[in-house]
Amino acid sequence: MNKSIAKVVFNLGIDKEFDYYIPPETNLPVGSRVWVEFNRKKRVGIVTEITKSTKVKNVKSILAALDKTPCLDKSHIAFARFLKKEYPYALGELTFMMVPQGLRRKNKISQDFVHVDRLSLPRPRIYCIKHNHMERRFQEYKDMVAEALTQSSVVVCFPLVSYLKFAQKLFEKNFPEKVITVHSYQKEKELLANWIAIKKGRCLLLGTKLALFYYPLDLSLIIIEEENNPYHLQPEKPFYNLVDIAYFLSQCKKVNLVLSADYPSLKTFKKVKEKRVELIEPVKEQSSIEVLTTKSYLYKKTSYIVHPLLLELLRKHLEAHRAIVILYTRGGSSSLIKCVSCGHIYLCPHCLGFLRFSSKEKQGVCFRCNYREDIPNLCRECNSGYVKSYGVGIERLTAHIRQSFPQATIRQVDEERDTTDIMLVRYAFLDTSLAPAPKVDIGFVIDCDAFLSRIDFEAAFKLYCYVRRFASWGLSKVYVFTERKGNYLWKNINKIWYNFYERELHLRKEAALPPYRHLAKLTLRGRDKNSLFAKASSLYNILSQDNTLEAFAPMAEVPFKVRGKFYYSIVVKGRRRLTLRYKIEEAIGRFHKGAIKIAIMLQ
DNA sequence: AGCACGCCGACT
DNA sequence: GTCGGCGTGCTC
Repeated sequence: MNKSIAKVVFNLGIDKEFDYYIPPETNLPVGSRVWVEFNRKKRVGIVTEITKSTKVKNVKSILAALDKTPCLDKSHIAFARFLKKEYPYALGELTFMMVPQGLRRKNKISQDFVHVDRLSLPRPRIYCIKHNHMERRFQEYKDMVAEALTQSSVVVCFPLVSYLKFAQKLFEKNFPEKVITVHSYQKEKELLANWIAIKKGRCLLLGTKLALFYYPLDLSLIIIEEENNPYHLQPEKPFYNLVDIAYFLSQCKKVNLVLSADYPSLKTFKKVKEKRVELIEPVKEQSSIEVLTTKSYLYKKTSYIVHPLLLELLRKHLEAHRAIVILYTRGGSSSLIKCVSCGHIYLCPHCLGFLRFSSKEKQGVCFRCNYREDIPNLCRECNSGYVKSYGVGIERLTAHIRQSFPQATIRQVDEERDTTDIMLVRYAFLDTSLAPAPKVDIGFVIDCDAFLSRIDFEAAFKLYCYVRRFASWGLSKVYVFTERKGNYLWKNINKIWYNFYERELHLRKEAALPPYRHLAKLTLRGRDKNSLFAKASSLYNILSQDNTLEAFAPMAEVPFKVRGKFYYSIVVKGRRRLTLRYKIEEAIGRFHKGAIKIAIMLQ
């Protein structure tokens, strides 16, 4: 037997390479797509290795080669193997992430894929560029891009398609004829054509997450715009954070990396302190914006919907014709609907979240899945009490402020963008620094205590970024209503940014939290609520036995129920990423899964 | 992962 | 009898 053997992977969650004979006189280098029979079905596979012998008995032959030249290079496979060490995913899944949808099905490509390599760089350099405005950050890395493009390629990743569209104009003006954009809203054909164009090299590739996986071989610079943006997280399987992938690619291929942000992540800040990342801060941030902490906006205590002090300040600034903006957490109209007598809370039957009362439709609405139902006046559970809606959402707050100032124009920002006397904005509006800054002068942050009391160790850090970003809209004054004036967040809010970062980092170290520890979340899914919880508890017990890790008891996920299945999560904390991963996999291996499914998210 | 096969309890 | 849920084993 002197036939050549190809090891082949599939776009499946089996972490195994399968041996197939290479038909005589066929050239099939590593990275080629092949058409093979697998488990009584024909599928597309990708060659990951060529060997001479195999221990497997019933080796089948490859039915056909699908590429004229291999669609991936051996260095792409090497990167997939690199990622396999870091993530609990199959080599096949990771390999197929580098290939567009159009090449995952049987589709013969007679096109030559040109892979232009580049000279190897010395140790890659990592930069963090900090400035409030994307255009200014662009000025800072423009020359690096220009230099890289003279003989290689650059990839720039954006958190959202809208962000990409905005930035595209800027890049096209400066680098015409080099720009290729890719994002998941593109049609399959268009994406495939772009993917082929990328492989020719010498390009400026702009895109969302997937762009990084489509990198050309001659890549010499990676830029992540808004590296601290939550949209860089892939929230479904395969879970990953794009910034981590960028680090791995930078290491694996020796490519320079730029992390660009208005407020960098703590992880990046820590690396700056350790001198592993070079900080570029073109303009020292002006902290001239006055953030005033004003006592108490606790509606429960005072039973005011709009605090009298807020009303007074609004009146004062309206009289002075200042444009006002109010930052508020809760969306919708109310938080929940409850019976005054029996205490029954009306829940969404699909996801078990609270129903909120919509005053427009006079119905209970689930803000997650949009389920709606009529709410009776008399509670349908006890048939005696009245139902009442509790909590103040932004709609209800807007209505109440309108009542107090009938002559003023008052709008929620997602309605229209016309000039208004008072504007109300949700925190989520500030998730990207690209949010068009409205012309406003005086700002109010009125619900921050509720935000701070979330079960989220990042709440303070997130709130800091929100408030600073809010202030950077050019507000001359920001009033913060809080009961916790002494909180380190408010003590540092007007100081230079790294004072807060240093403090936060110190507290994270004390509390053994990221970025000093790694977290993993195991999500268990099952049909039966009780047996799922029993399984989750038993997995938790296995994990707790290991005293090098710290496991947290199972918690119901939000939403608890999706399409008839329930979800529980266990969080595990460890010092080293790979040890944590290995121990979790070992625990799951020892545990009797039964009918439940487990997803692992490693941070 | 996806699929077949076999076991077992429930219900026309 | 036969339908369907679930546990197990296998894929070159």
